[in-house]
Amino acid sequence: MPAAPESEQLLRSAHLRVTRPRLAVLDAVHEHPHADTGSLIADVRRELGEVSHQTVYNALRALTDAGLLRNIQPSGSAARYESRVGDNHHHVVCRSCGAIEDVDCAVGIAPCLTASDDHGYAIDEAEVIFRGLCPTCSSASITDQNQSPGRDPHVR
Amino acid sequence: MPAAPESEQLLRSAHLRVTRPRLAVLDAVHEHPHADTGSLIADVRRELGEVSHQTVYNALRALTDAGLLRNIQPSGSAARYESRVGDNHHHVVCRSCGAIEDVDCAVGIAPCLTASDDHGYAIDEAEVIFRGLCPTCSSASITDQNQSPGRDPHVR
DNA sequence: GAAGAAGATTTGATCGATTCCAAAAAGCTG
DNA sequence: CAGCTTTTTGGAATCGATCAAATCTTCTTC
Repeated sequence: MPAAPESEQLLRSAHLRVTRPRLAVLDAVHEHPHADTGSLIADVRRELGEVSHQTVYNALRALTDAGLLRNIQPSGSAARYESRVGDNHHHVVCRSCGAIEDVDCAVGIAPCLTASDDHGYAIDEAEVIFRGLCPTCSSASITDQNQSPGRDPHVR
Repeated sequence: MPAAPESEQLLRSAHLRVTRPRLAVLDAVHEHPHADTGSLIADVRRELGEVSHQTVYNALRALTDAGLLRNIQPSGSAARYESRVGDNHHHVVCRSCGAIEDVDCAVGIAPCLTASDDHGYAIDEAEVIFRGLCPTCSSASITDQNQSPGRDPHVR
């Protein structure tokens, strides 16, 4: 009697062995999209008790390679993962707190994938990252005049 | 009698003190666009003799903050820098060897900067990264059938 | 449902990129 | 050229991620 039949099925259909750490990692990413590796490790341990960080790294790698997760690496942050895969969506990243939100492609799928000059590259993916201030940081920087701007504040 | 009057002028107009390391860093990035920090350190040392890595990091930070350089961070690679700034261009990155080329925005400036749903963010920049295989790696992977795919080969 | 082989997890070391720090040196202003 | 500020040095420390060997699980097969 498996706790999360769906996750288990996902693993099996990807020809991956079903293990407790992998199930926990999969669930953690589903529950906290865009979470970084550190907090995912914490989530998994909260769920299962002590689990080595190596195991979480291994699981993230395996799940990503299998196409079950997607890896994103905003500048200046540890690797982050999300479970929305294969749907051509992009991200907004807050310059101040590092928060991330999903954004659907502005102009449909095709235009985003077309480079003006591909330099002979066989391009198979286009990633778009929007940067700016999230609502919270935005209002904070108006209110709080004497804060130091931009140098990663309340990131966790 | 300055060696590179232009670079010196650039620094002065950005209200930065003119030092030999900074001039060398500026020149190195101009000569090798998209170079990573490691090779820039090597370039600077080739030019000036021993220079601490910290100095190069400081210079890159200062020049980037001043808007004289732009920082890009492809996943899985050290930070890279380029001197084309303020002209809204993007990049193609080779999945295999990590090579980077500039790409002008496919659909003009405005569409690229427009997110379908901005989630309340005050967006000020949109970055596009195209991924695929460069001509060299592309033909190599056709010829060389038994190569292991994707796990960063001849990166340096 | 037990045994064996392939694959996962643990443990602990190691690495590469980057940052922190205090002291010494160099650039700029008057 | 004197003095103040900013940079550079050199070394240690941090952080995220990877490597490697030994041990333990899962899946397969009988």
